[in-house]
Amino acid sequence: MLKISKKADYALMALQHIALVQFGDVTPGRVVNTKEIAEEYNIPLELLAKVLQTLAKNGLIESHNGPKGGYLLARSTRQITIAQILEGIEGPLGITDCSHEKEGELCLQREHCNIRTPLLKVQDSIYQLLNNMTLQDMMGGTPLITIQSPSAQGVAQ
Amino acid sequence: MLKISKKADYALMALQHIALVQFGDVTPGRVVNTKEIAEEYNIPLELLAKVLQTLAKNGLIESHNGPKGGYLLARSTRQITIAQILEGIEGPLGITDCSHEKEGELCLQREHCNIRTPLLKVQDSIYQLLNNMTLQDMMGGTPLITIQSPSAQGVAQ
DNA sequence: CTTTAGTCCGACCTTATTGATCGGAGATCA
DNA sequence: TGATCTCCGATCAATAAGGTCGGACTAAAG
Ligand code: FES
Ligand code: FES
Repeated sequence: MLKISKKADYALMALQHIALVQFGDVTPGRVVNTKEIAEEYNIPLELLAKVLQTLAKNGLIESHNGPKGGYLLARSTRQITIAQILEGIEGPLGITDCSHEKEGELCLQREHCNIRTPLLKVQDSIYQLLNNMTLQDMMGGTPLITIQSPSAQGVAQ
Repeated sequence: MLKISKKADYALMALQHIALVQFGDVTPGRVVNTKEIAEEYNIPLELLAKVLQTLAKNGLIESHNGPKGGYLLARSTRQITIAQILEGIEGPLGITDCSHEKEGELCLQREHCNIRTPLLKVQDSIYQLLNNMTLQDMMGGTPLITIQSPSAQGVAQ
């Protein structure tokens, strides 16, 4: 449950790889093309291409056309959060089916729904978690995260 | 993204309803049948039945057969966590596709995967969040949850 | 200026998952 | 004994995800 899609997975891998090349010691500033990433991580080329296009459209990376073209990060690794990446690929975070109800369509359960409010709080917590973690963190900076829940009881920690 | 299924939604609603009846002031201890819940919340009867069956199989509720039958909570509302409910319906929490890799099948990306470790930490955080929240909490006790992330920056620590 | 390798982009198909349904077996109470 | 209710497996339909294809465009090299 609560699985993120493979596309999102690929996006995370690709971004980290680009960051690694771009800010690494070996060839800093080099553009990275789709093929390179696809082969390195065994990702279907065409699919990865589409993922990268989406990321570019969302302003997370810059695309450079033509031969010797490829992608570059649009911002520093500290300014790209996991939430931004995931939302760019999979759309806005919505833990329940009716988190983002559009005008007109109303959840059948809404009238007597007793779980909407608490679930939205859970959703918000998860969002904070993802939005407080940057690409930089994921690359080995300080990937340590803890949670405190005042509503916890019965579960001794 | 990160959506939980409707079945899980229904499960949460149903459990809260049962708890409300069972521990409420009006008719404490009364068993609740599927039809009652389905009508109250506009849930397809057959589907809800299956959800409740699954919950019963997982030991979260007790089923009473025959006429005047129905369901009762197996434990107190403080001893049932959201994680238990969700996992009972949707299977174990797995944020990535390869979180629970079985023997033999190996993720193609595993070899050079650079995101596995940090993602598992995220997953663990979410699990804690869900496992620290009980049915009691969701029913209006103290639905307040906060998160602290030491890896956060730009956000006051 | 022309060629050419490469990216860009949208449409398309296929498969997996979820949501929902059906029909009968077994249990309980009047 | 008969009516009512839960239990359980199998099954179908809708939706979303994973993956593919072909053409348009762009920039570097000759
Ligand atoms: S499930 Fe839609 S409002 Fe609660
Ligand atoms: S995606 Fe499978 S190990 Fe990282």
